[in-house]
Amino acid sequence: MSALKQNLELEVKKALKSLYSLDASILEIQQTRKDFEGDLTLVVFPFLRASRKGPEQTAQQIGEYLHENVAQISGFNVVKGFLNLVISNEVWLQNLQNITEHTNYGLKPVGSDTIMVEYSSPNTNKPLHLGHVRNVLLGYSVANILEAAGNKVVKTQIINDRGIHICKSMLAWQKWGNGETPQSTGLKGDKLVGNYYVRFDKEYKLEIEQLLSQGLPEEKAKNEAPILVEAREMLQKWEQGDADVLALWNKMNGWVYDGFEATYEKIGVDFNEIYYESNTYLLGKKVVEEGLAKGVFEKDEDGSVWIDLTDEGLDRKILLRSDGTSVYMTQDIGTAIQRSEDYHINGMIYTVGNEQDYHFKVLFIILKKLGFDWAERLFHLSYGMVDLPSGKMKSREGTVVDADDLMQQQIDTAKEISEELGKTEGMTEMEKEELYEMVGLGALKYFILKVDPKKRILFNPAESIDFQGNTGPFIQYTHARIKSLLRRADLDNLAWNGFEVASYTELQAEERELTKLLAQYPEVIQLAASEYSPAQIANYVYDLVKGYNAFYQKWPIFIEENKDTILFRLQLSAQVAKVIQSGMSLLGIKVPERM
RNA sequence: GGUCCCGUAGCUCAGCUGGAUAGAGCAUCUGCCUUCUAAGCAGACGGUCCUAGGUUCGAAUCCUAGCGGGAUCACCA
Repeated sequence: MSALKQNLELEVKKALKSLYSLDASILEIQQTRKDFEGDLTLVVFPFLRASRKGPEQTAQQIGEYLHENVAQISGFNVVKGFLNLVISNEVWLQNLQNITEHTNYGLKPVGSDTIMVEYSSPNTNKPLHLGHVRNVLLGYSVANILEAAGNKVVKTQIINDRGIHICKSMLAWQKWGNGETPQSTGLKGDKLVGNYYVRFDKEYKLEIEQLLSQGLPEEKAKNEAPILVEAREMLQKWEQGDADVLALWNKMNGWVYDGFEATYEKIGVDFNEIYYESNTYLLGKKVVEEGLAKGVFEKDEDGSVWIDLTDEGLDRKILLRSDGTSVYMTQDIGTAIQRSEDYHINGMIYTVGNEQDYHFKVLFIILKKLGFDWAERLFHLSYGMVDLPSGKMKSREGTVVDADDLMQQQIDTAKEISEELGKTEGMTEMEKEELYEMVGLGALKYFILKVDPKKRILFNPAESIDFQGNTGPFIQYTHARIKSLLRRADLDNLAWNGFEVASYTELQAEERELTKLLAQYPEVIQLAASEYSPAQIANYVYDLVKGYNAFYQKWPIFIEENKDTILFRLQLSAQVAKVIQSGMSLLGIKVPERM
C-alpha cells in the first residue's frame, strides 16, 4: 500500500511536471472516502495556480494523464477539486497474494535500534490495582508495537523497593503479624503485605486521635505518633544496613514479588529486565555530584543541590537534600544512566501517569544537559487516571479496584455470557476455562486500549464491560467464526491454502474492500509505533472485522457453485483471521479457535 | 495564580501532520437464524464538533482569547 502510494506520488509529480511544468515537493494522496467511487484521492486545489484552470478541469487533465500512463490505475472520476483514482483489481489481488505468502505479514524484521520500554513500576507495599492495569497494558502493547515496527525492545520496570512506605508494612507485620506468611494464610504475598500497610495506617490514625485528645496540635501529633517514629527508625536502620531489618525487608519484598508475578502472568505481560531503586539511587547521587562539578547544577548554602530551569519557563528543582540524601529525581537519573550502560539504548519510553508530566519534562531536560546522546529519544507515555464513579482511587482508604479481583470478575462475566449463549457445548473443562479467560481479559484489555491514553477513563465496577459492538469479544468472535469456516473447509477437502488469489477475476465490492483493508496493516503498525498508540491498532482491527462481517453476511461461501470462488473466499477469510490474530496480539489479546 | 492535558450524538469513543455530505459502538425503534457461529448483519432515529474571534480557496483539525473538567507547581515517591 505505502509502496503503491509512493509510486503514485512519483507519477503525479511527473504528470504535474509534464502538464504544467510544476515541481511539486509535497503532495497529498489520501484514501478516498467511502461515499465516493475510487481508492485514492488527489486534492488538486494546490495546483490551480500552475494549471491556470478551474479545479474540475485540472483534475480531469491530471486524471487523463495518469489513466493513460500508469498501468495500476484503471479509472478515475472528478468531484469538485478531488481526483478519485481507481486502482485496478489486479493490483489489490497481487497484494493479497503477497500477504498469503507472509506468515509475519506487517511486521518488520528487527533492526539495530534498541528502545527500552518501562511500565508497571509498582511500590512494594501493596497489590496492583486498576491504575496499574492500564499502565501495564499500555506499556506492554507499545513494546509489542515498537518491536513489530522493527526495533529491538527491552521491557523493564523499576521497582520502588526502598523508603518509608515499606517500613510501615514491615513494622505492622512485626507487631501484629504473629509470624504469618503467604503459605500459612493462603494469601497472595502482595495482598498479605498490603494488609499490613492498611493496618499500619489504622493504628497510626488511632494514635493521632489519642494525641489530639491529649491536647497536642495536629501537626505535632501527625509527626510524633510513636508508630511513625518507629517506622522512621526502621528506615534509618535499613539505610545503615542493619542485618535484621534487611532480612525482614528481603523476606517481605520476596512475598510481594511472588504476588506481582502471579498477577503479571494472569494479565499476560512480562519483562526482560528489572531495576530496583535500592540499586540505582547511589549512581544517581554520583552523577549529581559530577553534574555539580560540570556546573550543570548548583549548590545552596545549606548543602542542597538544585537545577535552575527558570530560563526554560520551569522552576528550580531539587536533586539532593541538604542532608545529602537522594530524592525521586536523583533516582530516576541514576536508573536512566544505569540502563544506558547495561543496554546500548537509542531511546526509552516511560509509561507513567500524567500526574508525572512535569517530573519527566524536567528529567529529560536534565539528561540532555548532562549530554547523553540517547536523551534526545526519551518519551513519557503519559496516560490519564482511571476514575471510579465514587471518585479517585486511594489505597489507604480501601477505595481501589484490585487487579486480581478485576480480572476474575471479567472472567466470571465471560463465563456467564458464554453459558447463556450455549457456546461451550462439546468443550472440555480446560478448554472452557481457557476460553473464559481469553474472552474476559480480552474485553478488559480492549476496553482500556482502544481509547487515547491521554483521556481519563471512568470505570464503573458495578457495570460489566460490554461484550457487543466495538469490543474485544466481538473481534474474538469474528476470528473464531472464520476458524470455524476453515475447519469445515478442511473436512470438505477444500485446498484453499494453495489457491492463487492473484488470478481470481470475480472480485465483489465487499471482497475488494477487504483486500484494501488488509493492505493497510503495515502502515497502521508504523503509525501506531510513531504515535506510541495501541488505539490505532485497536481501531484498525475493529474496522477490518466490521468489513469482514459485512462480507460474511452477504456472500455465503459453501453454497457457491464456482469452486474458485469458494477457495478465494476461504483464502481471503484466512488472511483476515491472520491479521486479526496478529493485531490483537500486539494488544496483548489472545483470540480463540472457537467460542 | 503559572504550566500541561481533556472538551465531538443521551452515554462511551474514532476522526485532529487542514480537504468532499463529521463516523462507530451502546441505548431506542424496524427488519434478518428449517444456508458456513445472531457475541452477528441491514436500516431508522440522534450533532451550535464547548464559545467567540482569526489564518485559508477550504477549519472538528492550525492560531488567539474565554468557558468547563482534570493534573501539577514539596528538602514525598
